[in-house]
Amino acid sequence: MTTRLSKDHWLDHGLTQLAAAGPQALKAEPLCKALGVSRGSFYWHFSDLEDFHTQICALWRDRVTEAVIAENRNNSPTDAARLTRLMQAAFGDNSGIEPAMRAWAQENAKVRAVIADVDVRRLTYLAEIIRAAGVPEEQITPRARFVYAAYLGQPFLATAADSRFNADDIDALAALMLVC
Amino acid sequence: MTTRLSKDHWLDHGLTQLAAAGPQALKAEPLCKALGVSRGSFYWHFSDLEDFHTQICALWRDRVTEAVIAENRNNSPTDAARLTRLMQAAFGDNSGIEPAMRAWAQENAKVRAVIADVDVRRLTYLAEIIRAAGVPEEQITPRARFVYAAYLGQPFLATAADSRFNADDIDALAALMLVC
DNA sequence: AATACCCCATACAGTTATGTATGGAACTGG
DNA sequence: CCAGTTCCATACATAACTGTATGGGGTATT
Repeated sequence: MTTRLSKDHWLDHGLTQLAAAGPQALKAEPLCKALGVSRGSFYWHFSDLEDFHTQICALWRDRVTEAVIAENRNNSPTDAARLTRLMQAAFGDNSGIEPAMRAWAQENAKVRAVIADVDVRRLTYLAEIIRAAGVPEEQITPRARFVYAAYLGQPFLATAADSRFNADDIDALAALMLVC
Repeated sequence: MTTRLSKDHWLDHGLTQLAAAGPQALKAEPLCKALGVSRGSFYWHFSDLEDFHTQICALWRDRVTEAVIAENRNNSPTDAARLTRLMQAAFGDNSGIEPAMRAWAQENAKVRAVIADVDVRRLTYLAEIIRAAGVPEEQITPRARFVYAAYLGQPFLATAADSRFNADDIDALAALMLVC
């Protein structure tokens, strides 16, 4: 054989396929076919599909929460720059994993629970940096939600070449969201 | 038998199930079970699943584009009020059909095509009313996209009781998006 | 009331998926 | 080199879904 697979290989492949083809792709047989192995490999690494799905969710959560927030907290000097930098990073991602997770959550209650946890962390951090910029208190939560909703919705826009925000757009929108 | 079904019954039921349980629910057997009939009924009204899916998409497109835009165009007096009214209506909808369509598009190219068409119509109208409010030209498109992305993303927020925008939030956000 | 048409049930074949059991190949440490 | 562990192929049983073929019950029309 050419290469033997580890559990991490399987999870990476799962996230990739999820982002590319949606939750429909997270089935044992198609995943095996794409990797050129039989289901014997899959069922050696994972007890069943539910086990695999649980670990995929856990991996996603670990990758997209603390790392991103810590990076932003450490590398952005002023409060005003934090929102811009965070939005530049967030809206620049086009891996497709976010919409795939949201689509998956529609048919899986456990995924909904994981996502709810991630949402709370992200919204809390967003509110924190908007508050630090001096926005009136009653405007903080709705603006944080608005920015986050736009982040979640952007991948669902038609994927035409010019349908994404460029860096200047993000700067202007971030400034707008900090208007006092 | 109690009632006999028409094609419209089937399509209505399809849209309802799609909104409630995601694209996974658009299969013949589960739909039949929910309606208390056998697949003989389904395959009399529709030649196959693809036929059913195509008609579901067409029905959704007809319901969510022209009617909404025409209502807003006719019933909102001033340019500034149009965005507020449109956002109140759009963000107030919680039928779940929008996120379900987006999730469905991830695994179906024809759905993507229908959605792309709807997106163009909606974004064009959004840009029209933002322009009429006097927003600088280079800000019009990104702001229209931002509002529309937020609309698409809102249903994906955790469905906690307080996670939606209330009427005052929408008014403030609409005003913010028209800042010159 | 007889005919035609509309709507649906049942039965069958084919496809695709899951999960298990078993054996074998490949790598590793003594 | 040779046990022991790791990883995978194959074969089998099972389940869920699709699509077709056939016939029958309801309803309307004349």
